[in-house]
Amino acid sequence: MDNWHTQVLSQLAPDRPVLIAGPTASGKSALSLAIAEAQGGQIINADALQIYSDWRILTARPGPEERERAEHRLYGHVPGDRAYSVGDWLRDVSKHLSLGLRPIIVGGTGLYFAALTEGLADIPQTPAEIRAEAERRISAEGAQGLLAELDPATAARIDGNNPMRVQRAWEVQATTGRGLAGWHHETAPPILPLADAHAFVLTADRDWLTSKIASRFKDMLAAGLIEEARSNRATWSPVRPSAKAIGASYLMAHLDGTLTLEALEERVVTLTRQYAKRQRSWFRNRMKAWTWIPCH
RNA sequence: GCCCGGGUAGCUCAGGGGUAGAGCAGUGGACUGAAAAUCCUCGUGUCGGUGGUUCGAUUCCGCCCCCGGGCA
Repeated sequence: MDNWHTQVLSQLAPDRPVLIAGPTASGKSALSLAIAEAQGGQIINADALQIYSDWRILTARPGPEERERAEHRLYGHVPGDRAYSVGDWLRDVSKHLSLGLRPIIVGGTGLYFAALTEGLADIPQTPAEIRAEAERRISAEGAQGLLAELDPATAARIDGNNPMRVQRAWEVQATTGRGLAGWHHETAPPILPLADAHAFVLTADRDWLTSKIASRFKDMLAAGLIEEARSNRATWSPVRPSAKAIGASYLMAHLDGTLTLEALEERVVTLTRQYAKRQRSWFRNRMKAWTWIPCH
């Protein structure tokens, strides 16, 4: 066990929920295992891609050895072709919270933690027809047309340059007849208020993390990443929800022979680094009240 | 040795007599149901070196150096 693990452990009340956020490759999983083994509890995933059943190696999901050392929840429990959202995750988490086993919630998806500790508006799901219409209109006229139809409060709240945001806001309005801003205004209290948990953000020196990311990719290759890609090839589609896993599309290009292994590696490491930067940006902005600890 | 093409931002390159600009990389930021997603911001670098022409050269000319390719 790393030395800093022991320091974290010594601060913990054994029955109190633990939240662990941190950039990719910062060693969150190892810490959660150390806590579970020392004090018990169930490890619950808060990563938007580790929930999918395919791409186990690529998403750095805990393997059989880790899963034997502690209870793991919400890892690989969703088929790769099924859409899954924060709302789905929150509902899944709440089931496990009610079980009573001390939760150790770990992951890199800031939005999930925000929903958990700050609440999520209870908005009905968008029907497929409405989503299809939104997509059709965006490809025909761009997002500007949809933006113009939003209520002023919502239009002021969202980023009009961001087609995804505009589409989401429009879809909510179209399906519920009510603006997204209104819904957000009535957000219910959180399932797990921050004050009720130990909340940690792992921080890493940038260069340290970069080399960690690079060496982890090598480990993935050694663990059979190419084989994993090969077995996912038959069901592969870029629009499949799990296809968002960083590197998945490049792995397919490599199998197609249009990308060398070297280029694949460079691409994946770069994309992962960029992802870590976005994570840092979220954490700095949204997790100011959390406890920040260096992970090395 | 000769001929041709290059040497411009970390990388790939565009430009062109009034000291320069894109893509990528990098940085900072936003983000309440696609979030490993999506979106926004930020570009001074001896324009290879050195002489010359010019009011003014990175841009034109000479010489030198380096990298490709070709011919010997």
